[in-house]
Amino acid sequence: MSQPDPYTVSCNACGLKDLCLPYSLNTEEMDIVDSTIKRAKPLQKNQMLFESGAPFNSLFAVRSGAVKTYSIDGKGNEQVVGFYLPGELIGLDAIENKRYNNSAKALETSSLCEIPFDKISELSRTIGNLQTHMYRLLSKEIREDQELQLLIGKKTAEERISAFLFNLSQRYSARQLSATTFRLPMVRTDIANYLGLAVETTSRIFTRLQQQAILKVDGKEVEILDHHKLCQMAHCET
Amino acid sequence: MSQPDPYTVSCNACGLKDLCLPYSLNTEEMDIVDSTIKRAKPLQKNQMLFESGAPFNSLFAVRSGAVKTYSIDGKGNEQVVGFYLPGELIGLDAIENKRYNNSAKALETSSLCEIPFDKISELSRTIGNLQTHMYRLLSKEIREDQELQLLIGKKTAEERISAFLFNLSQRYSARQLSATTFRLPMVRTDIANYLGLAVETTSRIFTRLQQQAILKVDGKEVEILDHHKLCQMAHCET
DNA sequence: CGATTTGTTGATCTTACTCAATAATCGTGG
DNA sequence: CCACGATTATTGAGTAAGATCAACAAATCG
Repeated sequence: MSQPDPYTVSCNACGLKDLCLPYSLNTEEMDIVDSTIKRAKPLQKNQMLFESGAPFNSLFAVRSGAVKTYSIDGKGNEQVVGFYLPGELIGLDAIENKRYNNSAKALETSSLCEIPFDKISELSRTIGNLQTHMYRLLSKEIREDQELQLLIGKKTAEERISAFLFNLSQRYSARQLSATTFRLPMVRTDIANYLGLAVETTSRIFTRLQQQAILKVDGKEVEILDHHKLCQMAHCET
Repeated sequence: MSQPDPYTVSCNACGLKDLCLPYSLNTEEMDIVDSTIKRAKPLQKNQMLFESGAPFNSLFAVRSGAVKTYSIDGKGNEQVVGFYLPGELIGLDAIENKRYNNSAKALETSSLCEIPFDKISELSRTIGNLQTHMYRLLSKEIREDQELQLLIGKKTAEERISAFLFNLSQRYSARQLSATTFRLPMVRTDIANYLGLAVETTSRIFTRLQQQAILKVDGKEVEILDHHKLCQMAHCET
């Protein structure tokens, strides 16, 4: 027993394990943090979690379901900024502003934990590991956002879709869910929007990836038939 | 005297003021932090600050000059990730990994402050304001990265260049430099790369913006003739 | 001063967008 | 459960924005 798997460490309250990264909080520390987290807040499909511009008080951890964040541009167009799956943390971009910069909406029935930022901030003064933990979470988000920048700025439509699916697969698998078979929680429009593509392009590429026997797609159900080829398509380094 | 201007607060050591955001550290706290910051490290043009994959120990604040960060993709292409001007902080994406994810290179003769992350992290346990400060800096980076994602994913070449120049203008002006006349520290190729465009497109748009009397460009010297129009071009909300 | 890098402009080509039509799926109420 | 309308997905045809290729000009550097 060297390092415990951070995702299988049990926890008393909702979503705490969701905040874990390797080498993180110990059980005692988790208990303390646990007590500050407000329990699961269930959201129906299409219900708002918060609206852009609203005062920021809490981060939210997804326990189940899925959430998208988006903003509305000058011309009234929706711009999808991110998708959040179980175990992921929403609202890290709002700490500086003290306002949410985007709106957040449930893509399906979802349950969430509300984590009052003041309290986490306060606690992280005494629990050094928690502070380290928060720094890492924020840093990770920055790294991932930068990776997405490159994806959107430099890659073809095919590479973007492939990388997107590959990324989803990894995120599900990190939470002990199937890496090969899953249900897309978002509609095609959202995927296209997120990746800077037209819906039609997205649809065509789904079709093409199926023809190449890389995927099997049935509506929102996706099965990755050839992980290796998908990865090649995405030109990911792994 | 309500709130002191965070950028004009004097400080003993290099670059500390560069880390400031509104409502930040007081003088005493700054002195403490100051003492942990390693003094200016001068870099010649094209000198590396760090290489991608190197162990992360320090953040760097730009005191003067300019730095770009970039990675090299599978095909050996450079991918520009960010530009850092005086007062900006490099390396926030490396905290989680404990390795730099990108390489950083001076675009011109630059001086930097090295800020050992361990020490800042340690100090931020006792100086609550410093912790808050760090959270904000990280959060701000996330917000800005997300804005860039939208810029690159959803906007035309013209909008991207306009927004880029507008953004540079704002960053210079925030540091008491001219918002209308400045020298681009990076070559066209870097701008194009950063914005997900071809150099030729970038060049053509610089020309177009000049024809429309929005800019005056002479090599790297830029003069913004019509801030308002530039902003319209960028379709920025302000 | 010549060599190399960087910047500009033109012509052509390609990827992905737009528009349009149709099909499938979802959601709601009977 | 089915029928209905509304939303979402797919496919095709034509177009446009921006990439690529190529040539040359200007700036930078040793």
